[in-house]
Amino acid sequence: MARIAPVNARGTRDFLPRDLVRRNRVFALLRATFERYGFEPLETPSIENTSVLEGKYGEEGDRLLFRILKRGRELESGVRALDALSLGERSTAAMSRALSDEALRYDLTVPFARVIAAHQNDIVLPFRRYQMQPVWRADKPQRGRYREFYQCDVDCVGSRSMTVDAEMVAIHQEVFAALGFSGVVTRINHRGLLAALMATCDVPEEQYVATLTTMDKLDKIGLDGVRTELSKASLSDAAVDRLTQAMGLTGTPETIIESLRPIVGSNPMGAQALDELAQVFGYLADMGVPAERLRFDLSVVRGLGYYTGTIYETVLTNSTLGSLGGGGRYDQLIGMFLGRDLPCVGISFGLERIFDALDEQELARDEVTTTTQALVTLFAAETLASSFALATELRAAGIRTEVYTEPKDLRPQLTFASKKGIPLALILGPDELANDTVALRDLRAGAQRIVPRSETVAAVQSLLTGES
RNA sequence: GUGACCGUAGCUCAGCCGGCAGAGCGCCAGAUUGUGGCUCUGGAGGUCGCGGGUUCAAGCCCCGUCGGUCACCCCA
Repeated sequence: MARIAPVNARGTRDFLPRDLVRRNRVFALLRATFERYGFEPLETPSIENTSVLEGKYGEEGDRLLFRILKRGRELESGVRALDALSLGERSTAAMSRALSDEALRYDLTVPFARVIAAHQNDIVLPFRRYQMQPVWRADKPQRGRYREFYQCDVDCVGSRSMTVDAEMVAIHQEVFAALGFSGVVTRINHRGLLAALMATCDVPEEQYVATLTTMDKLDKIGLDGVRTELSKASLSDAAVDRLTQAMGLTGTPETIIESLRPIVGSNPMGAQALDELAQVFGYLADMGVPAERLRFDLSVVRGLGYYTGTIYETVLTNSTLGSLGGGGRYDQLIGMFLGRDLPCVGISFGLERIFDALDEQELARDEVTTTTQALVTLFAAETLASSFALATELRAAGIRTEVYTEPKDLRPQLTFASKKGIPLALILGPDELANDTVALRDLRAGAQRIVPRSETVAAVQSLLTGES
């Protein structure tokens, strides 16, 4: 029989136990933090109707949707409808629509918006939720970019108050500190401020996107690079001067905000953005977030999607990995499902990049690679019952215990424990049984001692203290 | 979507001008019949991604194809 190549679908990964032990630890830390702030869990289906997803992520996003093929009679009629089209009418989009009416979710924000609109009567506003689930994108895989990956979103719907915006940044900071990162800085900006800056610098509307994209490159190409690139675009010298002058402002957020007032303060949107930013920085100070962890940064742009207000991006200053997460305020997305706008603010955690960063910063080194804490050895058929009894006692005490599968020499049993990373082995043979003892071996330290059978559980517990 | 590079043992890779398929790690066994890791000794393991072409001869050259990596775009 021909062997089937055991390869993953492109851009997907298997998570072996040693990977998952680590991932679950991070997931648990995130959940605990979110719930400590009063955010509640939410899950939505993997599959959505394409009408929910299409048009929300731009043309690129529509192209990257994983579409589910229609089945049976629906597929047949879809094919017939396609046959009826002329060759010129058979665009990729038209074919996709004819043959598919469902797709895998592309992110967590749009399904969240659908849920808010669908369950208005069951949701108390302001509503805080968190969501950690995989999403799918038919992208070309790259380092740190997969076609199936987990997203982790934290959002609050129903409040315009900047206290919520500040809370989002505080949660970001708290999670990254708890994970052990140092040098974590959240860069904060405002979409309204950017729009006002464009307007007051006389940037033509068709140049907004290109100008913002250039500004976004500040940390890559520097202020001079931005100036050069802006000059090449069809912007007036005065516009380039004012933009780079604004971007070059340094100092505390408060002083930068005051320096910007003369530039954009005459624009109502700009004035409001500056007020909101001042509030966010003020609340963050009240919440006890250290000022050196925060930066007002005009070069934060965050894609060009649905953000309408504050935007944030959290980075590791001592790494080239880039952003570990980000978010912002988006007040118009839910309106697409609800018919009226509801204010929203949210952040996401770039989980896959966080795991890369944990590796890079070597913050996950000596972690255990198995959930099992103790192996009970099996000596012979006659001692089997004693081994089972010991394991039952250990499990009753909450110790994650496995019994070796069959009586065998001690060597393979210890090799097994060592390879798996099980920290403790309990050896129970005729000698121990005769003396009513257990040989308790700590494989991490290479130490072994004989303990009385009655004190075994306590001895194991004391060797395991400090572990979770 | 655009461009560059790479596919050789389970993994990471070497293989010169075309001339017998290699190393390290891992794996298995023994040294060690009640003790993992360290050390030593030995062993197993290959359709050189796949298909075609050139040649007396192809891992190496040519064409195609599939897969992977990286950069750009976009994004998490």
